[in-house]
Amino acid sequence: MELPAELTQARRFSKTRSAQSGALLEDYVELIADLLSTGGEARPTDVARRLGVSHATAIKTISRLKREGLATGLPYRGVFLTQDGQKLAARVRARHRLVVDMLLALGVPAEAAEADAEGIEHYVSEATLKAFAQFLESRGQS
Amino acid sequence: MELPAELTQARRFSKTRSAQSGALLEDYVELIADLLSTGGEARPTDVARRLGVSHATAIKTISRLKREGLATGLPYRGVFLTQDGQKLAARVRARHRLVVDMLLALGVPAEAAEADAEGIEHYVSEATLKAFAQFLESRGQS
DNA sequence: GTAAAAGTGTAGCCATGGCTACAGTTCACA
DNA sequence: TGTGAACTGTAGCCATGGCTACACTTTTAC
Repeated sequence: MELPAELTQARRFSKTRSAQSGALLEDYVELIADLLSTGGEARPTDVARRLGVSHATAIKTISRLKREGLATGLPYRGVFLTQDGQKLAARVRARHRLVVDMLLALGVPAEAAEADAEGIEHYVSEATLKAFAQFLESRGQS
Repeated sequence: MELPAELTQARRFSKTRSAQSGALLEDYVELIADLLSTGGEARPTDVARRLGVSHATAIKTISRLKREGLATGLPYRGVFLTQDGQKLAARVRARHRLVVDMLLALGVPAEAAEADAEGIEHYVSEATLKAFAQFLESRGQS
């Protein structure tokens, strides 16, 4: 019974590790969608300011988004999301909302709920999301 | 109202980012504590196998643990935890339990609860932990 | 219409956390 | 008791995600 437990634990950790790289892209896509919907445009510098990184870092990550088919845009002309990018943004936003609402429903103070959700959201599986949704619904807080 | 919101969001992201480096050390400390308490010793190879990384990676991270005063041990003689390491391990273990119990109480399947907790636990603030504990207590599942 | 400010992009550096390859040490058992 | 297997440790590579410095474009404001 030793080896199997060892393997499932290793697999869990590996999965958590790979979730980490996706987390960054998700944050960027979520933020770009937000900027586009509120201000109509998303400039690298805005992204950088909102994420608290240098503009160079933001630009580098945005090119990665473009490489991976999530964003588009011409030089000096702002960033936009592709279809895939928009779909991802919608999913990420819904998940974020759900996590925040869940924490609030449990009595977590608003500020902590927002902050914690930022980290938590990237590691929540479909099964857990569903459980969250059911819990909120049973409370009439959906 | 634009700049302040921008800053608090940036601060949130920065905080989440710095939590990330701590997460790895926490995983190592938690696992080493587990190995020590069940098998009496913690060897780098065991740690590597359980985490699903190469032994070289495990050894490198364990030296970092030693540098940061969380672990000790002589070459070829296994790894042990310092007082600080043990305190951290206890805290991490309690937090892990709480997160898993919380997910289970919400109806998340056991396997998903364990897997998600692995990622979530590192981003849960004290305020949220308290809310979790209160919720479990109110359900009599603590 | 041009000069200064603001924004964009590139280059090159650093630390972290993976890896493989190789060398050295310990231990079990024949 | 000596040797091969298993374990430990070191070196050096890679990718990611930060950063600063510098060059270039666009916008703004006179």
